Amino acid sequence: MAEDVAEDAAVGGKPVRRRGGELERAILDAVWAELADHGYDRLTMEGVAARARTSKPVLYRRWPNRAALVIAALGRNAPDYQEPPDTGELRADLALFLGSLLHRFDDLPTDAVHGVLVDLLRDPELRAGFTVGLTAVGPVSSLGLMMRRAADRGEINPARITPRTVSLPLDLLRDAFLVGGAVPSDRVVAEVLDEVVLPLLRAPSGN
Amino acid sequence: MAEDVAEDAAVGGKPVRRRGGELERAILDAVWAELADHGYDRLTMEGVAARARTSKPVLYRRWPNRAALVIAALGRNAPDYQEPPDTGELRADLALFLGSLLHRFDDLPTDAVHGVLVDLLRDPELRAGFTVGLTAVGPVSSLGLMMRRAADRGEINPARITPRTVSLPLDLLRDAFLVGGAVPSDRVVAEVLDEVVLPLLRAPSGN
DNA sequence: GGCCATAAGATACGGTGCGTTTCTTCTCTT
DNA sequence: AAGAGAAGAAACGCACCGTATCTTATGGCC
Repeated sequence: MAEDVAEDAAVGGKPVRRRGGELERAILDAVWAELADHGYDRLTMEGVAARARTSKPVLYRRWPNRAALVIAALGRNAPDYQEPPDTGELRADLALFLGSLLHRFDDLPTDAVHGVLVDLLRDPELRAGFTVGLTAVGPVSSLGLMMRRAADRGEINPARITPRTVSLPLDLLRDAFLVGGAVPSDRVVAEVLDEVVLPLLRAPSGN
Repeated sequence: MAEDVAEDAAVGGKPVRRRGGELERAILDAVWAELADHGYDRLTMEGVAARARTSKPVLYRRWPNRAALVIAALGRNAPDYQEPPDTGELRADLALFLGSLLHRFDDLPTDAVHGVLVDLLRDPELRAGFTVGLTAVGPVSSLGLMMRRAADRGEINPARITPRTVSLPLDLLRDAFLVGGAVPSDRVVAEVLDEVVLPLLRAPSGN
């Protein structure tokens, strides 16, 4: 909307020089705003610096490159770890969990999130960190928990719970996002659950 | 190895000016070689032009940008459409088919293929073309055929064959490739088949 | 067999954005 | 009050993109 937005300091005021945390917050806010305005591929270090009313060296003193900067911004604004729901029914648990996962970035333009994810994939290092983040304390562990509870209730076949099947919903939705270019709709989530994940988890062993 | 390779013309000879098909072939060969030497992200138009002993305008007269150029090179060297195997057993069919699909680019550095795919995903237009190419005459239709044959033989539950489950093997392997950064190993293929695809396809209805 | 449209080849350019360097100026600490 | 340390400003070199301009060779055509 506005061509140029004064973040907080009075425009005519003295050049108040921010430092440390305050400055860092302003920068990450600027990243977020640039992401929203121009999308990821057209986000430039220059643009971020300008919007945050600072300069490029300040950015490079903190983050080694564009990707790291954007990841920091995403991480800051991403909702905290989410307690996996426990409705007593696996399908509802999964639908709730995956739905809220996908709606996390609803207030950000699709292409921004898509661009960041794609760029994550480009860099081997970031790619690795990404996988670890997902599986260690991230969504994958929650999925495993929900499935194990369902198995305890007798809803699904415990033998079907393997690392691969645990991450399966996420794998499929991520793929759909990457290839489709848009956050998967609730319809897609339902399809993944009803046509793939749940039938598989319910399938008897030795088949 | 060699810093600079004379493609075919004698080095000391007259400046033989190639045209049309011959030139185009030389260029795509150069792309292939640059891909092998430097990988995708460090492939430059300048580099290709130099290696092909031509100039950038010649490239831009034929392809609008780097991605299109590389795609052309990949398409040229990619094996032709592959008849889906028919061994009489679904698992063998799928393993054969997916295996040869994944081994197509074995002679090319992993990161080159990965980079191209990632770049395909960045551009909405290329992304769309990619999906269409896969599903129309590509691997997905072959997968469907193999599954239908298996259903006819009574190997799997015909009701489990849906667009989503047909593309499932490909979706999972593509995701593994994108996230893992390397062409999925035969072990991964086997895991996908034995832990996900086949159990799902065999699962009885109304479960 | 000589003309000429066509495309190749060479070169240079403007543009963009990266990541860095240098230097000045402020502000917090002690 | 002094000085360390970071912010801020400006400019740089670099790489590469995609384009424009111009010359030169080639092959088709009459």
